[in-house]
Amino acid sequence: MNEEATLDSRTLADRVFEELQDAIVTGGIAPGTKITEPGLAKEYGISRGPLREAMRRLEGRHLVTRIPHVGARVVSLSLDELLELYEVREAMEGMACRLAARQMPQDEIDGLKALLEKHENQAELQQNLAYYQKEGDLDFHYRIVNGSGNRKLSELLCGELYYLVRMYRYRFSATSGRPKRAFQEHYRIVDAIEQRDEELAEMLMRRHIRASRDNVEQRLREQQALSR
Amino acid sequence: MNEEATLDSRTLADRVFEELQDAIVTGGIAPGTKITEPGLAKEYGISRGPLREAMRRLEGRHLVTRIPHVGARVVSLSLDELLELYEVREAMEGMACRLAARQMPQDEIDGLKALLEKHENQAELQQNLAYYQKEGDLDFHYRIVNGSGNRKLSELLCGELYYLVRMYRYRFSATSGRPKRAFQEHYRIVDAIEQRDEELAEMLMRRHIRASRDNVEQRLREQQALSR
DNA sequence: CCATAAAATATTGTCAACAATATTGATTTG
DNA sequence: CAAATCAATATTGTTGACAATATTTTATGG
Repeated sequence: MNEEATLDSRTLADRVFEELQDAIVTGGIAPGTKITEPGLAKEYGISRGPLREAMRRLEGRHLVTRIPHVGARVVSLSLDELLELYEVREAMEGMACRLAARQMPQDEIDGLKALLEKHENQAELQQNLAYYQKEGDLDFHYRIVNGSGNRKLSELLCGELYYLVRMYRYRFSATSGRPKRAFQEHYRIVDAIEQRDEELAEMLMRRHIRASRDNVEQRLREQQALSR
Repeated sequence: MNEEATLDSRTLADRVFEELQDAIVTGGIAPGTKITEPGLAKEYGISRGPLREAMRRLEGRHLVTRIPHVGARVVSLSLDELLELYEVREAMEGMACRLAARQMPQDEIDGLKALLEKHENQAELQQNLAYYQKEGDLDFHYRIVNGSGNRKLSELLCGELYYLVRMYRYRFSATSGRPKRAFQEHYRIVDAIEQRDEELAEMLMRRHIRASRDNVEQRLREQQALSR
């Protein structure tokens, strides 16, 4: 066997890209941190070439902002930007939900229902455990987006926005504070999809995300008020 | 003066990135073309380093698709993918229009109205000149998106999707075939924004884009039928 | 002591060479 | 003659060195 798990067929840039992405999303590297090419290259034991590539790709996913000739830092969303993100999600996931109601295969809908039941049981046992809950919540949203059958939509949501969503979920637990209601909303959404009611499905998803947004806004404005 | 326009403070990668992007969007490089690093580097007179960076950024904007160790080619949307793009636009621009109705400053709204009048006069003189018309159409959409005040929305639409939209506008003239109706729709949208009627503004924008989508679909399915 | 200017340092931008991998074409064999 | 294998070629992946630019530190003058 190999001494390390290094018999990846992937390219160096690929690996470091994913490692960096994970570090950023999970908070290993704090938002706003200035990152430098020689520094990271040394840390990951590779040369600057592949590392630059990884950074440019992170830039493409809006996880890193860069200024020419100056440097790069890990993205740091203001409260306003976080709320803007919710508005984008409301629009896109609303559409995704409409499309899912139109054409999501029945077996995938069944899978969704099974997922919800599983989550509910978990939640009853260990009440309000933020981590699992939010991971579960995101899993739910992933499935609906992919169920839309619209590849562009999936690309944008799953390939770009959700990384930011996950990133800020680690700091502010989003749906926490309203777990039962969130479950209820999920059930109603799946029901609308199964009934093939596009209009209702879109409306419920938009409301669901807006409620989550409002929840975050309220909590964070409180925090801001306290820290003043 | 300088013999060439080369006293750019921008970086080589920046310049080549924009040149390549322009070439792809305007059709100078056909969709599906295989592009190679040594080839392009020679063509643009730079080394492979900056060129790679430019290519990775184009990949981030979904204008180039790449397979590790194999190569890259210019993106080529199928009809279905083009239609999916319209669905994404419907969702996002619908939201943008709602937000614009909520908070777009009056002077920007006045600017929009002036733009529409200018376009209408142009259109009356030189009827159905596809190019100006579609450029104008996109200008209209740009302004509303930016008027939404949502930076994330602007980033995604103006910084990613619109390049693809422009790219396919060169081949299939989108709103052509229904110029008068499109104008009318534009006017109604601006009116709804000015009246601060969020609901109506979103609805009209969504209809507008859906109509455009249906128009493209009909025309292209005809073409497909002919070429069979 | 503070502000400004100049030197030193660090970081990004660019290049050319080498290694690893994939594609292409030639050769051999059934 | 066709298919499969192997060699030749081209392309991508990676590295280290050098150049250009920004940042920091130090020195100097008010």
